[in-house]
Amino acid sequence: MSPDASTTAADRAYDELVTGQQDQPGRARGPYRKSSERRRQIIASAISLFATRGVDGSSLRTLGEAIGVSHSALRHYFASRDELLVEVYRAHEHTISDGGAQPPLGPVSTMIAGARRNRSIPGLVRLYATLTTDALQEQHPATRTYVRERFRSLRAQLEGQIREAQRQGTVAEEIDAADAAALVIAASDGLQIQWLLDPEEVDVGSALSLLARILPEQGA
Amino acid sequence: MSPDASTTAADRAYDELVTGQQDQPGRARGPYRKSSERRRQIIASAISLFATRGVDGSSLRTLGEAIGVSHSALRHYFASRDELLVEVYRAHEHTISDGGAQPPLGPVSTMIAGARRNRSIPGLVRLYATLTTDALQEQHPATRTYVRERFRSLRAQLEGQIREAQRQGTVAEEIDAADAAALVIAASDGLQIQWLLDPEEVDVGSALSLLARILPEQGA
DNA sequence: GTCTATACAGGGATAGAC
DNA sequence: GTCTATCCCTGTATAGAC
Repeated sequence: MSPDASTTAADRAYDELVTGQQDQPGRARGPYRKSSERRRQIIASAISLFATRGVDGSSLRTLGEAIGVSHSALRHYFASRDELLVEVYRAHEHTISDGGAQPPLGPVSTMIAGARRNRSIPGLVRLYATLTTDALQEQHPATRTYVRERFRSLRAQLEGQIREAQRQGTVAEEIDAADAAALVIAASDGLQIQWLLDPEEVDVGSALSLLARILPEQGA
Repeated sequence: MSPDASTTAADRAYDELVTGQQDQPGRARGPYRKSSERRRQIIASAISLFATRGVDGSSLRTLGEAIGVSHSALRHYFASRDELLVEVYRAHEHTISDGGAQPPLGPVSTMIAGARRNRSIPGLVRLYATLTTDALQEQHPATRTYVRERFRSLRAQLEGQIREAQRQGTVAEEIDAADAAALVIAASDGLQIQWLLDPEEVDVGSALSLLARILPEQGA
């Protein structure tokens, strides 16, 4: 799982995808979006139900029953179960990024900090991993769009940080910033999967810190 | 996806898991395993069906129909659909490792070579990614065991190569070989997922080669 | 716009024929 | 040991009530 970057590009792309309309100024207020209130209620109920029964054990019918509606009603607000899961993940993500200002760390430190936070919420890490591979299947075009845009915006963000470090002479110039950005994200995601499968054998932070040999940071 | 290592440890662990008995000498021959012949037939049919309809579009009922049996019959040989998918993946894997002797490359070159081969078989890469996240869910204990053992044996293999390189002075001694092994695998897996989602934007080989700055190889 | 009813195909589980 | 029949619970799709 990746850190709590403000994935604005992915947010916008996804909102447009879901609502079918761009968030243009001019109709920015008003009831242009269908019952985002009800959506929030459902998401909140889903989160609390996932917390007790787990994501796997929570079907749309179970969730609908808990709320008092049929499972079809849920699909009126979320085109698919995956879409609901994406929203649950985004809700958690925003909770994190709302929790205080982020110190301007380097790329590697940022990912290590994110991974450390994730150690206390393995369920969310699993959820993120599930969404990522769901995005690979052709059956989930919406999930695919969201995840791809999320990766793109994360990569762009890290790439910018790396280029800045290169300007300051901290990182070698020969390194391709785009490659390095993709590498750091991939390492973080992949290590957390190995950690979920084998917590005793894999130390995400320790392994990630090896990347500081490629991307040195002043703090390190 | 990881390279075509001879994952003997994972193989053994999985065989024991599936058959419920260890492959001890003394009853190594004989018909101790139920109809491995029929299993092979089913796997072969599954592969050819996946090749045409795709994995997603191939249900157990469809596959059973193609063979001429009910879907329940398939579950007599495979405890779950995932188990069948694991076998399909293993079949492909063995095909690769049978295809000629592997030159003794370093860890990074090995992963790059594997990733390059995978570019021509994105379906298999997707399958591998799916199995990996399925392994994270509690519902798939058999998949979990197989994937975990596979990671363990891959890590052990790379760790050995890295330690050897440290003995030869190619790799810095301060580097933890276990961390480095997990890192290389994670980077390879994670990059291939990003590549599947965004082939134009992500270059797996190029990004992976950055790791040679941590783990230098004579050939590089 | 909000929601129910209903049908369908999927994986999984069980009972039982042979 | 091999396999069919059948049932359950999913997510998904559609029709239609209000």
